[in-house]
Amino acid sequence: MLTERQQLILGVIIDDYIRSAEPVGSRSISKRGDVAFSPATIRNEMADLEELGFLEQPHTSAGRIPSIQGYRYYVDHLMRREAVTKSELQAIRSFVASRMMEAEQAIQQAAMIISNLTNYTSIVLGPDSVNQALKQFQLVPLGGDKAVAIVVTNTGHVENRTVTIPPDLDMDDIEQAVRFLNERLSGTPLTRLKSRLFSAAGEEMGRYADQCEGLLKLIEQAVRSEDDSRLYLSGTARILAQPEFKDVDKVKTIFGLLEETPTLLRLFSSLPQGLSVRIGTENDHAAIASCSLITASFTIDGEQMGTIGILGPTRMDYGRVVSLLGEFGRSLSSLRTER
Amino acid sequence: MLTERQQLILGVIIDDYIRSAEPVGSRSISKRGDVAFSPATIRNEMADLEELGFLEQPHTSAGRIPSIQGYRYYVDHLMRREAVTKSELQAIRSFVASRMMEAEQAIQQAAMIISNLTNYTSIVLGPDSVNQALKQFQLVPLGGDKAVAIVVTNTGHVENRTVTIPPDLDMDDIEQAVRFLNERLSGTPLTRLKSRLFSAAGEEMGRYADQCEGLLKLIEQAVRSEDDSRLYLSGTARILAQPEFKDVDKVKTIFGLLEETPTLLRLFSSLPQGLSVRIGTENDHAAIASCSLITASFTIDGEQMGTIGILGPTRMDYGRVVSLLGEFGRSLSSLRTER
DNA sequence: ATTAGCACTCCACTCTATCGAGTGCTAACA
DNA sequence: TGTTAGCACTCGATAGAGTGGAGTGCTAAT
Repeated sequence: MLTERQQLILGVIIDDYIRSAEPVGSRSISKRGDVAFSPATIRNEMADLEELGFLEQPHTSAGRIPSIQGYRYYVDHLMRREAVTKSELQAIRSFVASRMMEAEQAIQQAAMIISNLTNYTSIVLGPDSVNQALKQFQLVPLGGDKAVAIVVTNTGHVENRTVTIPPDLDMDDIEQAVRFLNERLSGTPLTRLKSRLFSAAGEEMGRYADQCEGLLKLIEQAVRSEDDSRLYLSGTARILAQPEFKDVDKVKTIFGLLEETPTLLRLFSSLPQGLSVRIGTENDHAAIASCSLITASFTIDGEQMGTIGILGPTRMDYGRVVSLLGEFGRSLSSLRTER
Repeated sequence: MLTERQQLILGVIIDDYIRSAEPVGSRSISKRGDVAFSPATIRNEMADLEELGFLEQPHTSAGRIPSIQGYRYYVDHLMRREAVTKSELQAIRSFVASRMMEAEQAIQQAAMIISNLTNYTSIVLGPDSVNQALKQFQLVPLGGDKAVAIVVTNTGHVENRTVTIPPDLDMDDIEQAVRFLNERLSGTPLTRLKSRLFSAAGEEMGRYADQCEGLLKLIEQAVRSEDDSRLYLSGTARILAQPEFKDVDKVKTIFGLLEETPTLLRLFSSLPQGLSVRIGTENDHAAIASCSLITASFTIDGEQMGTIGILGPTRMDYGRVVSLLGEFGRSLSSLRTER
């Protein structure tokens, strides 16, 4: 357990480091108004905090920087959620009020605004397909043997894919089959779609067997692409403004990760609901071992609407980002309930 | 006009510089088998080429590097289109053969593969909306006052947007109006949609006036978002592998540009049809003054299907990229005509 | 328990010297 | 006359030495 004074000093060091990105020395702390101890006393405490694993020393005669464990303690116990400033609040409010937006768009926009306000990169994950159900399936012929298969889910998510219609399928039959499928399968969770499709098709095998066989493949194709398109990045260039990423090699690995959609999805899927702060190596991925990922998943009326992730250096302004995410959560849900 | 020997030397210098990213000296050229002149002779020629504006000297005692004008001459006259290697050809062929894909997807995939093969960033621009016509418009109710407006174009492009249905509209009426609009407006170019919509609605003003008023707005909304979603990037991280972008500041401006969708669209819109090579400052944008942009727009059966742009340093492997783009053009059109 | 004092450490920076690749020029050569 | 060898010169890149300063750890005094 840390003493009161240790907590104070640890907090001050981390606050300072977050601001300056420079190792913090005992003298500069002592000079501040809020810590009324001499540098020597602070040095002693710092040595203790280092031994306990909360601080690190880049080299013998440098100041201290927080360790992962230090940040963790800070986030869990010390962090003050910075008050959202008026101008920030205004940016948020005006965005919410600006126009009708549906969940997914709103969350993308929100991520962009937070990225703007904080100078960190944001990653948006759309609603989880597990929780989505088929609302409607449509097939729009394009002429020739091509058609667009469109899948609409109950959350308003739309997936589409151009497909080739097997030449042995008659257009009228297909239309009928589409109608049949919509009647039977509307409301089916996407994950169960495939199995349900088979059983429903089985029932009327006599008439629709052929078409359903083909259609099934089309639907499958349309739904399959779903995973990739749930991800949106914004403000990726901002990460370059951080002094810790002056080195191109570091940046390269991070950008490499940001392009690997499947890896990102995996990373996000391991996150808990609600607010989560993953610091440095707490993220199970080497490329962002020097980054922190703050995520917040938003649910409106019980339905999961998406997750916003903010990616920055471990030295990121946790209090600020957490406050902003909280404010957005409030704004978004008020947006919904007031209608 | 350049002499034969000057052309030879210029070509060799550029080839060498593209490979090594280091200023090329007279001695190293002389050592190569294909230039049988002494360093002194080559130095004389190099001095001439510099005076003519084809070469530059970073500083007095360094070798020469190509100028923009030098690259331009190289691309226009000297460049050998590198033969596409077997493994590359295989990558292309297997991609084309792998499965049915529609134009837009195919072009995205192609861009990704070229980005992989060349280590440059690729930018894909989907088909121009000017050339697209409305195929079908649909409105899928989601429950509550929400619905998804879906616009399908004749090229198979799908745009969708969640919209709020004004409470004074009856669902049945809307359905009827949608049907009416589809009958009347199918085939209308997107650019004319708005005016045509008005005139068509006017005809039956008596019955549909109210709904059309509302629907008009919905369609407009759905189509308006169109521009942004035509752009796809891939391999953005690869640009970091180039030695000329070791400096984070340079990278920052480029990445900033890549995030500015409108600017990119403007950049692309000023390009001619077919193959285009823009070298350095030939691009009208300061952020990529040290980059070259090679673009190729693909038309299949007379319809514009999209544009692939490859962004790399001015010292990029023009021959290779041009060959690959050419090969893709062939593969893509064979894909279409053989059906 | 806290603090002042002091020797010590080590990075960051500057300055200097050196090395070498490459040039331009001149004179010799075919 | 075009080509080449030779040579002095330039200038960036690199390494090493020196210096300043921020910060520490320890000890002794308060």
